[in-house]
Amino acid sequence: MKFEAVTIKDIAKALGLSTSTVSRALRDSYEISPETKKVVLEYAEKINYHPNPIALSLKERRSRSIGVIVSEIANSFFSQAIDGIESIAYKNGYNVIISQSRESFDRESIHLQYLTSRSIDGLIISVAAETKDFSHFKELHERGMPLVFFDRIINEIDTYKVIVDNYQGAYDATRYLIENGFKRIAALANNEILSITRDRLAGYKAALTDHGIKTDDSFIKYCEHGGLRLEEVEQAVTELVSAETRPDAILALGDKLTTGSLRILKAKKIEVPGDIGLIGFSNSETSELIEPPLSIIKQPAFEMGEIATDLLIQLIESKRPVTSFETKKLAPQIIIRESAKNKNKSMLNVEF
Amino acid sequence: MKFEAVTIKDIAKALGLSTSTVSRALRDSYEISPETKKVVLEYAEKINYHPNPIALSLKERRSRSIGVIVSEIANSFFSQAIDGIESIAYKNGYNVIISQSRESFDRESIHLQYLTSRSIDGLIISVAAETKDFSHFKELHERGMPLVFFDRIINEIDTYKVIVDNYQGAYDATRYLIENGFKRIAALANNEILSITRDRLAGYKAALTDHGIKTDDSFIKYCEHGGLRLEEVEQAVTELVSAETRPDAILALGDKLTTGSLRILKAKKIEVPGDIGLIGFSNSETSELIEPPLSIIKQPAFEMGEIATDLLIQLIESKRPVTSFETKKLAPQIIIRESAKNKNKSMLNVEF
DNA sequence: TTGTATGCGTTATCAG
DNA sequence: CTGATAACGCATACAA
Repeated sequence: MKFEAVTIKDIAKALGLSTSTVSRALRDSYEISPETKKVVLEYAEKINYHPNPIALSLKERRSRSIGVIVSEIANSFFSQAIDGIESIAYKNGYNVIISQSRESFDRESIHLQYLTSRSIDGLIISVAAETKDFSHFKELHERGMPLVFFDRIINEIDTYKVIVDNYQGAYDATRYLIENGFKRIAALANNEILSITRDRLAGYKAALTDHGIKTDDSFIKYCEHGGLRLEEVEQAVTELVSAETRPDAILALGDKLTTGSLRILKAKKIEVPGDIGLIGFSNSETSELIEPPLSIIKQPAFEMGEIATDLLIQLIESKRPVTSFETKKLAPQIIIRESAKNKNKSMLNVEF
Repeated sequence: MKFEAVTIKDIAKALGLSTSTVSRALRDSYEISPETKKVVLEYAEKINYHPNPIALSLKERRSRSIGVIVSEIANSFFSQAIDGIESIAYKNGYNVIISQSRESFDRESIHLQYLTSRSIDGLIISVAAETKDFSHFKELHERGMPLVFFDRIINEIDTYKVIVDNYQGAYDATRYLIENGFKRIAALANNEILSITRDRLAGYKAALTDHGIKTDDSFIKYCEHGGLRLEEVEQAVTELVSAETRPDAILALGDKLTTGSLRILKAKKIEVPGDIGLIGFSNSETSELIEPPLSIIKQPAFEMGEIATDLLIQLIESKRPVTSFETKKLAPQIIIRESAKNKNKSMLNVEF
């Protein structure tokens, strides 16, 4: 048996009414007699009628769906963000359609094209690491598609953006390392084009400079694919630890980079923080449980998702004037944990 | 400016053709002259024409979307599964619409109702912890909606199911504890109704029995909401450790239960595995990095997602006879790690 | 108060 | 080879 659904026509036929009467009765229109309404409503209930959302979409030229493109769902930061997105979407009667770019420009473009060929009302996106050409986003934006960027944003496009204060997060993390006696601090970053890379590196450099430490470009390593491939991280970490002047600490500027370098260091039997200090961005559920106490920069991913969705829906339903786009900048949470050497395992949450 | 898309009509008007001609030219129909085709195709390309998927859905009575309902996206097991789902869906030209039940029966029902009122072609689902009444699934199934269960399945419904060998996983984990000298092994489980709970507890009990240990029902604690709320886990763990005959090890039969009890034990300053042994299901990205080495039962979530989607799409496109539904049972990966006490931190992956 | 006709974008059927 | 028209399910302007 095929999945056959009951339509307004079936009700009309069964009740000897016209489709328009049924339609109006169902929508509780004032111009329908109470009796007719009652009959229709009861029958509809009985045969379990539900309007066809696709027909509605076609008619109303809206799908009540929002698209989401992230690099990878199975990344705690993104899955937490999607959690927030789905929450708000659900409250507002929207569906969420998920796509993964896997950091690839091509996949991103394809998804973008498909989603926006009218099956979604708006789009929430975190740009892929490989993406260096933003023209497809620009064009989409110019064609009037409601768009909200989060995490990895494109500054040149004038719409809402939701990020954490990446500069400050990296600054504070670097300062923390310096204050704990580390001096030769290396940075592991994503693709240079990404907004998050630029902001985080700026914070890192500023902290070094403010503490009288010269920045050394050989201490900055980039991972083109955002650490999606462990080999990338392995190569970067290997280069760092086998350099003539080896860094005494690493600042990992991305989730995958943090867990990646932790894995690599472990494999190389390099102790953290005994042999090398490590602090990094991470939203993994269990990263706080990792010993030796790993200090981490955690993003309020869920809230970012919520805010982005809220803004997007306002944009879609044009509740807001489209003149004053802001960039919502949230505070990252820096979770500093005493090193194992101190035997003090208490956790100290420093929020600013 | 509103997001106005170009339709087949626009092309027809611009080129002085009929919509049907344009439609056929675009679909490369044999009955259209090469010249007309060329003109249409070029113009379509030029003005960036893309067919409206919603109109197509209405016409073809299919949306090329599959629905997914899980308890929580921000749970590594599910996000990894969704990763797999999205991969296969993408390859087959399907969209993925995500919903979260948050372990609630009501939310699950609402999502189910909405999704299946014809905006999806099929559904992949992991049942909510609170769900004890399966009639809505049964009805849906009877109405012919292609359905694939994964992880938390409903045995009474005859369709494809994708799970790991939960019995064996729990059996092996329990045996591992026994072989390491633990004798009073408690189990922390989800809702008793869930298939995974029943299978895992059966494996746990069988292992105890096979090793001459009597099962003790006071050693089995249930968390109605699947550990979604930490208080639940806290209460269960507290009851266990403050009992007269305290267990010397805990087997956590769910992701949230594993990380939850780890957190609680840490907060209570109960050392693992010094004071109490712990092994549990976990798919968290970083759970392998947790010290003291946490032994875990890991599910091949990504593959489960892939397989479920593959089966669902076959079902949707009726490539398979609907007579021989199987339950795909994959092997969980038991990751045994030597305890910190042994100072041997090498990892030993035991697959069966 | 109810019914008829039209359109949303597309494809299929039937004429020409 | 091409065009006109109906249909998918629904809402609505217009008639009655």
